[in-house]
Amino acid sequence: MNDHRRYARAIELLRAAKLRPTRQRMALARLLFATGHRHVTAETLHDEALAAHVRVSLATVYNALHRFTAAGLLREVVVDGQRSCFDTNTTDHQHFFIEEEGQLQDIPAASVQITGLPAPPPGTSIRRVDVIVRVAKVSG
Amino acid sequence: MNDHRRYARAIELLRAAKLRPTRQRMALARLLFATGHRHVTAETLHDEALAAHVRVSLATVYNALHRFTAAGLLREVVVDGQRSCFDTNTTDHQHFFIEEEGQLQDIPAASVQITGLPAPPPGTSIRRVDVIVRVAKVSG
DNA sequence: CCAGTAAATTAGAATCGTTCTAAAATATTG
DNA sequence: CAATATTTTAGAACGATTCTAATTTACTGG
Repeated sequence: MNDHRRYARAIELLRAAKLRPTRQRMALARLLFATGHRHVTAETLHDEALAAHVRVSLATVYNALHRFTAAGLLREVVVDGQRSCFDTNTTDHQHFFIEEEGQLQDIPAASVQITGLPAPPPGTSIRRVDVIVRVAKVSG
Repeated sequence: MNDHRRYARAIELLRAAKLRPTRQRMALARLLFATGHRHVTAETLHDEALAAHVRVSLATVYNALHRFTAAGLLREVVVDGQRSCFDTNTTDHQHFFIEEEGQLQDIPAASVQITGLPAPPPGTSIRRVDVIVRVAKVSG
């Protein structure tokens, strides 16, 4: 994808999400959506932006991540109590979590089957089923 | 269960976990393990202790929760990025998470079947599969 | 039972990710 | 272009958690 296409794509994403295409959002959208699916935290994305010479504050990165998530462009993945992780893959899928590295890896939804879930508590309905497969490195 | 039995049980748990049975740990163990399974945060447990006139600092509650978890008496459940939740049910099971209330509810492991998990990433092995069924209240 | 020691508790400070605030900058609309 | 609404920002504030260093408590061997 060339620069022009990337630019057009970012504009389009933001417009569709009813978000003003500001310089900062454009740059973040391009970092997030230019290549294949990604997992980022506010801090990794902020660092990336700075490395790419995009002047943007951490507060704006948080802002953008939340707006993008609300607009359905991102999905938040909860893996540990410390930092929030955002996934550009918003389709139904699950995750491996490599504990030592704090790294996420997608598991296609197609492969995993969850059966036998009991009915949700009275007065509630299921919004999402999150599966985190926690893995640890083995020696050898 | 009467007081004496509870006391004996708490001592036993702590001894088995190679933790000195201090006044604070005894009190916390009794709060945690006296009745059926529970979900607590450091703060809810601290509040409970104070309400029961147990003088214990928040730092000690954090300490105890982590020691108990390391000893296998508790299991940590990650549901949101904000607070850590600890579950006295350490057997294989899953959770409903009621978003509005931040409340957890156990799902017996027996009912849920997860099939079709791909092999873990090279060099890793599966430590645990966490399933969080996120539910939201419905009107009516 | 006591002295010596190792471990645990504590208040308060420090830390870390995240959110808030209020002012300045930018985008949109007419 | 002016008027308005939205966004960005630095820095302060926040809340959960961890750390620090001093005090207290539990254990061990005599």
